[in-house]
Amino acid sequence: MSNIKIEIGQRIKQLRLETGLSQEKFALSIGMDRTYFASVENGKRNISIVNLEKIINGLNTSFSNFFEGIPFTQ
Amino acid sequence: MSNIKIEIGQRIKQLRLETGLSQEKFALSIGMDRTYFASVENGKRNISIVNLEKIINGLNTSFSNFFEGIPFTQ
DNA sequence: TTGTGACTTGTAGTCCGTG
DNA sequence: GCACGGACTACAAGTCACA
Repeated sequence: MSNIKIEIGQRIKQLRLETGLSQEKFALSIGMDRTYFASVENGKRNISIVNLEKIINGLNTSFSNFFEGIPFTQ
Repeated sequence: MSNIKIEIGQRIKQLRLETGLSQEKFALSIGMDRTYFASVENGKRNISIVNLEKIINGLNTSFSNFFEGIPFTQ
């Protein structure tokens, strides 16, 4: 049984790695706390839609594309 | 300039109307408070991903399809 | 049937550190 | 560079009376 928080965290990590940025540098670039961002990436947090939007924008992608990359959410 | 909370609320309403259910009946069917659901539909709440998942599941759709219906998020 | 203001409680989110 | 913890503050979750 899948967990949306973990799925989202993994997808974020996947896309962040593609940018070549560290958690810290990426978090800083979107004005987010590095420890909070790390806990989201590790599936520990129930993120709000406004903050998820911030991350998705920072990853230069769209909500559609972001979720298309998560098999479970199809 | 778009507002993700409002866009999401409108998309939820659009899909809920297709089910033919009232706010109250739909909210009840997914175990959510009627007034809370109403405030989400009206774009007043910064909903978390777990609650959004509950709604999306109740609407018998997927995250991908849900966001594909929001032009702004493409 | 739906919208909203007001409220309490739990947790999201911040900031300081550590190995 | 990352995972994790303690101690905070801000805000989402959840509920209600009333319109």
